[in-house]
Amino acid sequence: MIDPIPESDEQCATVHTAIGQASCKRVGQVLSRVGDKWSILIIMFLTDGPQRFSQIKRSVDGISQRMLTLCLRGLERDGLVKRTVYEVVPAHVEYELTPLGHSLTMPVAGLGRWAMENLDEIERARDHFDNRNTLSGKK
Amino acid sequence: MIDPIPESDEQCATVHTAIGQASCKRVGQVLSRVGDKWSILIIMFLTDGPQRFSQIKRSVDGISQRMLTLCLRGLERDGLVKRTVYEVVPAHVEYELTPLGHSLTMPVAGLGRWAMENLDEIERARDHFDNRNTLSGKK
DNA sequence: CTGAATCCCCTCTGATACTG
DNA sequence: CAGTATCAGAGGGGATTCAG
Repeated sequence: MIDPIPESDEQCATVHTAIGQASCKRVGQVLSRVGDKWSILIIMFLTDGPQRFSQIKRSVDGISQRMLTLCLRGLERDGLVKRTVYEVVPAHVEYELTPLGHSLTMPVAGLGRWAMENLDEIERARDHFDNRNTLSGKK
Repeated sequence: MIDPIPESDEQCATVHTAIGQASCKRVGQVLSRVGDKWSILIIMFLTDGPQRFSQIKRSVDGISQRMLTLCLRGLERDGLVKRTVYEVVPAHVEYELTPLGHSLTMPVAGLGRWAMENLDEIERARDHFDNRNTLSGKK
């Protein structure tokens, strides 16, 4: 998962705001990781400390073991999570955030705060938008 | 696009870190919006001020008019973008960020900064991970 | 307990063509 | 110029099954 996105950065040159400059396609890669259905949830749970596979599975309600495996692999690949295998009879694997992974929780928390603060307004906007459309006769 | 995610918030109770509390499923909705392939790019370009449909299309390299329409609709629905139609012969439509939309650029910029600062480390981690796997004989 | 492998559905996304 | 409609391909993601 999380494919290459091997595109040019030409459009960076067309943007002239500070944050625009800082964005472009590269940031898209990070946002894909952060924006996917489970990664953030997993990272959040791992801030509590190392967790076993099944613990995470139980914590993140609704995730399938397939997706959990895939997400953890992706996170591990990006160096955000460290995987430790204990060679014992009933397999035992622990996952924990790397320093890089921990550093990500800061900006993400900022986004989380924004989300919490503005969720109501967003939902009101959605209701308003949806009502307007259904009333205007769209099937 | 951007579906309901009508799930319970039970798991919130199982988390005990501050940022963990603030997250959970709700934040997932925002992250889905932020994390999708084009929304952020569009928002970034709109920080420069109101833009016409075709301007955005030209700026965001590679986006299809279909996706642009869909994304703008989604952003409008969430109250992040305002759509203004000028009733003239060659249709003229402008899009601009709402105050809510502008406020989102702050936390997003934080994430963008993190991405820029850590992209090298992430790519190194990926190379390392990929090499390790190909060498260990995986087909 | 972990997690790889398969099957399958369904959404996202792009290409193309068509209206106002 | 702005937007919709349709079709087809790619990929995300769940359920289930098998293996170490």
